[in-house]
Amino acid sequence: MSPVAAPDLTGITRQFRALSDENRLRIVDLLRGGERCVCELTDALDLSQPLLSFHLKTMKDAGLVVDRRQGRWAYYALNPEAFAQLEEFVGALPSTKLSLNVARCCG
Amino acid sequence: MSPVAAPDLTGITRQFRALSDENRLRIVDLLRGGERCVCELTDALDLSQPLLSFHLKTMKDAGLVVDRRQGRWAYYALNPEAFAQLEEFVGALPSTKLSLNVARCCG
DNA sequence: ATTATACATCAATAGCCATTTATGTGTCAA
DNA sequence: TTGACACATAAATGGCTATTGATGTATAAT
Repeated sequence: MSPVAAPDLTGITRQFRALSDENRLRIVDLLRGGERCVCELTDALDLSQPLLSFHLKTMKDAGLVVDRRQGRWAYYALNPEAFAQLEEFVGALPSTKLSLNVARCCG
Repeated sequence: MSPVAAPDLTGITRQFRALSDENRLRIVDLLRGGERCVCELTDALDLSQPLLSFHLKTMKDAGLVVDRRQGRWAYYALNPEAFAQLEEFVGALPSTKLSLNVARCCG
């Protein structure tokens, strides 16, 4: 039985890294309701504009969000596929009741 | 409607950070089958012993794993509660079909 | 054309993190 | 008690990362 996420550990690593910052988790929470304009995020998060732009780029590079330009505004939204992949990774745990949970080495 | 994970963004940030390393993701994969001795992990992962110990400590400090000492061996296992919390965070996404997914600012 | 707006990018810096090498601590065997 | 074993910790280092301030770019309004 092969590990669940073996095929793309590198990509998942980058996605977890993109989530390893409290400001970016707050961005995720704001985007749960759907697509948001950067100006909305600027108002909601007390971040400087360049810093917010940096965090959004970080999340975009990791594939966590997608962006859309319209006029002079930019809209960001969560990428459901990425989150589904992460959900699969963190969700694939054994039942704690199974006997194979007890190590049998070094006995 | 408040954000899903607002109550503990700091803890979740630390857990995601602990997962933002490929070596540690491989450790998670190895622990999916249940508790493992450090010596087993040493054999399976091509890491030096101090480096593996560092990664295990990082995950333990984040609450992702628990450890148990027996004689001169140490056993590590995933902490299901932590992973359940992370699963809730990455899983709480809106359906992409809902109309509220379209930003209505800056229109 | 000029100016303001919305956002991205650049340059610089300070702090953190992964890795290595060396050393320490506790446990078991002889 | 001496030595080997399993694991943790300390110290040092190089690379990455978050943040700031300044500048660039495209769009829209006047």
